Amino acid sequence: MLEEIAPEMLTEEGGERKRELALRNVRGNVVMRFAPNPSGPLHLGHSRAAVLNDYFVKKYGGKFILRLEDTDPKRVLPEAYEMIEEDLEWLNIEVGEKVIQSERMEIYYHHCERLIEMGHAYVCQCDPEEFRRLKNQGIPCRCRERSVEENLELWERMLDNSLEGAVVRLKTDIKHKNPSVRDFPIFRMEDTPHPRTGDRYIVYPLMNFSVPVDDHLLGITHVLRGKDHIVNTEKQRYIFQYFQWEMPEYIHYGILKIEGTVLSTSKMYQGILKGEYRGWDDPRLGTLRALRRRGIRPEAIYRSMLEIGIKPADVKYSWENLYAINREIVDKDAKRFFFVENPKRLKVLGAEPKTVYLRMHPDRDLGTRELPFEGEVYISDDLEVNKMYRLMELCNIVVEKIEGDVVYARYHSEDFRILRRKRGKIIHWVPVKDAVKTVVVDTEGRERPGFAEKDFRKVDVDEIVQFERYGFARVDEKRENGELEIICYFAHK
RNA sequence: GCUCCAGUGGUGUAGCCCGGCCAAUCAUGCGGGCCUUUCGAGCCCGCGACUCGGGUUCAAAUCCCGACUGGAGCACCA
Repeated sequence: MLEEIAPEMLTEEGGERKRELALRNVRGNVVMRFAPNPSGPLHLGHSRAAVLNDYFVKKYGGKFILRLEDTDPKRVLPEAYEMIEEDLEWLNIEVGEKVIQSERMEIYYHHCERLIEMGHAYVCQCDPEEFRRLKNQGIPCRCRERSVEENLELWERMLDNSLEGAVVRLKTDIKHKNPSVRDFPIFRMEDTPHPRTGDRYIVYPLMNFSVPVDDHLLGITHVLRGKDHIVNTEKQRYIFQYFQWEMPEYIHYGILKIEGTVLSTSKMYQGILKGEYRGWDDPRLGTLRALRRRGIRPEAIYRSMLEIGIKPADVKYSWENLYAINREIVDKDAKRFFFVENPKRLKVLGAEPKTVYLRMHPDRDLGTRELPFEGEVYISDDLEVNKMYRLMELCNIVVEKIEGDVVYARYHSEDFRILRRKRGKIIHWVPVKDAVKTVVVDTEGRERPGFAEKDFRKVDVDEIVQFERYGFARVDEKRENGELEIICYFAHK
């Protein structure tokens, strides 16, 4: 692995040490491909390959090819083609060329014929179980002995659909130490209609055939793939050898896991079908659209993936790392608002009405907001009787009594230093009058209802805000049916 | 079970190929302090790691062997 990449180079730039990911064997421009199976939208796991490909293409100059690998009609979700392109665009990845494998069937057929003609492939009609039994003992099946002419004839019959359950196998090494490499299949018959080509084809290439053929034909120079493909690379090497093609650099990175999150398209899809998740952008999922909805910026994902890099060891990534990067990106533009969850009413006795004006951002000029105080506010903290608190930016109060969901307090003083001396807590608050009904959907998909201050109604959908002392959230929807209700998705603290 | 890959603080990452400059980098996290009327940002201080055991060597995180641990693959999926 390490001979294929130079994952780290220390360069002196402006006196600063700078780490840089690098590829080996770069001669001029690079051509790289991102090759997902269109069975769903992109998730964090995909973003690693996508980002790294994009990074190297931009670093060295070259082309990013999006190749949709849809040669298994059973594993194609029609909407996924478009979702994948949207996701890449959101990540700010420029697709230089798009290739859809189901449109290239004739190319695969042609190359298969050539292999048969060269005597490197044969049609096998053995029962799969029977073949496996022989293969595991390193014994070739009878089909392997067939002549080129016979094989070509049987191949034609496969294409005509007048043969049942036949496959084309590549002649490799029937005693190869890895049994799965021994005469592995390269074409199979499948009568499930394809979402794009319908029933036009019945014979489909397997990835270990279509991948090397396309990698060569598209002029790919470097391939980044998960290490679950190591054996496939070994298999595909035979194809390159038989055609006498130069092999691109194949680089295998470790498996990415992120704590507590399923990164499996099929599992997510099952959960959606079962109604467990509300869709591909359910906040519990690791899809890019779920993260987008929660206010995770694409730059944060990009930087995360670059930080993780391409080392062959597995990675158990922590959300905290991603959140920290996102917080840094989002903080400077996030307007501040007060939001109280599980609201309680607080009646302040003896206080004069007063309007306070607060900044939308503590360090930058993003405008001001006003909170008119008239004696009654919502709060979310559990207060204790006889203790002093400060309504942030307003005044100090002392709690007198608590009756159910209503707290009664008395005005104490103005100066926050008094509060400091008494070691009281500062709490945030929302005037009851004109409070905006707000729901924050947390990362577990739970709805947390509450109220936000009145100026929150001015936010735009898609804005990322910070609810002070609560966390960052993205404004998802403004519902207006009689009363305004704003739905937000929680990002992180 | 077999084949292959990998193991640096809680997490990610640098260093490993070309042994000494590594009593190990940076970030995040955590603890404390300053600042701030946010549990955000900023600043300061601190905590915390070379899986283990052998070997080679004057010298090993770096090379070799073994163990252990983790992962991947062992499909007519990608």
